[in-house]
Amino acid sequence: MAKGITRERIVAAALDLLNDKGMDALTVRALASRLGVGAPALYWHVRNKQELLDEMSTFVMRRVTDALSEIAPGAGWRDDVAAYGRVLRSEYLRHRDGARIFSGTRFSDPDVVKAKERWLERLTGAGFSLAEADDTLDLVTAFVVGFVIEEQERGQSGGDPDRYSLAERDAWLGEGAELVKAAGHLRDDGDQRFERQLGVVLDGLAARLP
Amino acid sequence: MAKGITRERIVAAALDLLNDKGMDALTVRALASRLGVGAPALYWHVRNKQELLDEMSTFVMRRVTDALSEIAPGAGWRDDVAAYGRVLRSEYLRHRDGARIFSGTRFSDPDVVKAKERWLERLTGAGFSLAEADDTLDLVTAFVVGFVIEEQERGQSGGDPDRYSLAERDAWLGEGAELVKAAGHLRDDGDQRFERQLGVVLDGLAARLP
DNA sequence: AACCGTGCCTGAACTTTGTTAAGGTGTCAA
DNA sequence: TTGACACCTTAACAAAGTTCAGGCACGGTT
Repeated sequence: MAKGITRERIVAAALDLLNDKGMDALTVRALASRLGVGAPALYWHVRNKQELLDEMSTFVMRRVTDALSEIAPGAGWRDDVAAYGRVLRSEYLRHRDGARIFSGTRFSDPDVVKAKERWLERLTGAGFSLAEADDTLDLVTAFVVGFVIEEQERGQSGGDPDRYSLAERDAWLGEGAELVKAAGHLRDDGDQRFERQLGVVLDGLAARLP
Repeated sequence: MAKGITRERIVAAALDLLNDKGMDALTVRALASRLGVGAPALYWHVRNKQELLDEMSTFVMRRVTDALSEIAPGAGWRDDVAAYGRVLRSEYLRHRDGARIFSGTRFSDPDVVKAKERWLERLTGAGFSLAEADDTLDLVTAFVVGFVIEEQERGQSGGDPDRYSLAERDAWLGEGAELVKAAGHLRDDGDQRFERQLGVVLDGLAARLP
């Protein structure tokens, strides 16, 4: 294992480890061993584990904002906001439990917050008031976070893979929840559900414009 | 401290402790001491800590579904869904970091899932297709979860209370994010923001009806 | 009354994990 | 050659989850 540990390599390895083994296995010793060093070595580069987690968080958020600011203005605010939601979702999906872990704003980097500026410009330019634009970004963010948390929780399905097989699920539900069962059978791909629900949100936003 | 530990008393005390001291302080020993017993005593009633957390989760979710099913049908689907969102939010707000911890569906109890049945009935009765009704509940749930996660994260503001004082925040942001700063100053009460954004979602749902 | 099983709890101890202390080994400058 | 600094190691501690053996109090049985 090539030596030359650095803050960035630590964070990258930590994110790898998170994806491989999950949050519980993200221990200082495991991380150090993956980097070919002893556990205390990490404390030369990072104050403590919390700072490491914060660093991971800001790394992910930076990726998010980078991806968001690379979105070329599309055919109008609706396309832009839709792209915003899709990128946010796909960045969260890159990391196991990404939405639950990295949502909320533990920022140590002002640039991450300042990235909102461009979006506020676009939206106010499209006819939203500043308050409406702010609400819009908040709302879409909240929706994506909530959606992906559910999505990822189901994805790992910690110990009960059966419950997500339809037949087993019906049996587990027992008697008398016919609509719930039927809805379960109707349930389609995550991408499609996301696009549909995002569309509803966008319709709601459109209703606020003159 | 009155003896006679029981599963329910443990869960109740655990939720109390969570609210008082936060997730990190929710340790088996602290919980046991709050109950007037030694730490190993808890292992007579609960297999391990994970099972305790699951029990807390289902307890909270049961409260949620109880509260949701006590909502009397209102003047139409819009009022009903709005009530759904408000109740969900207020139940999450009862517990520190409630949305982050208790969202997602770690169910060990089919009744919690079956509680959706009534809501699917109401919504299909109001003109939604079954798929649309399912999407509606999912969407509102996702929005509330995402919203409250942000809300609670800011509420505790772990270590940087300054950043949420407007003046300090402006300074921290530095130069050149005027809209972000202005939006920060416009930002109003959590209840009002919630109502406004919930309204947007409801508008979007209304647009899907004939 | 003596006995015994069972339910619930204590005390000590083991393991894992975060973290610190003290000390090495290299490289580079004076 | 010396010294300083950067970076890592080994040893060790404290806190947390968990286990194990035993103890105390009951109730029912003989």
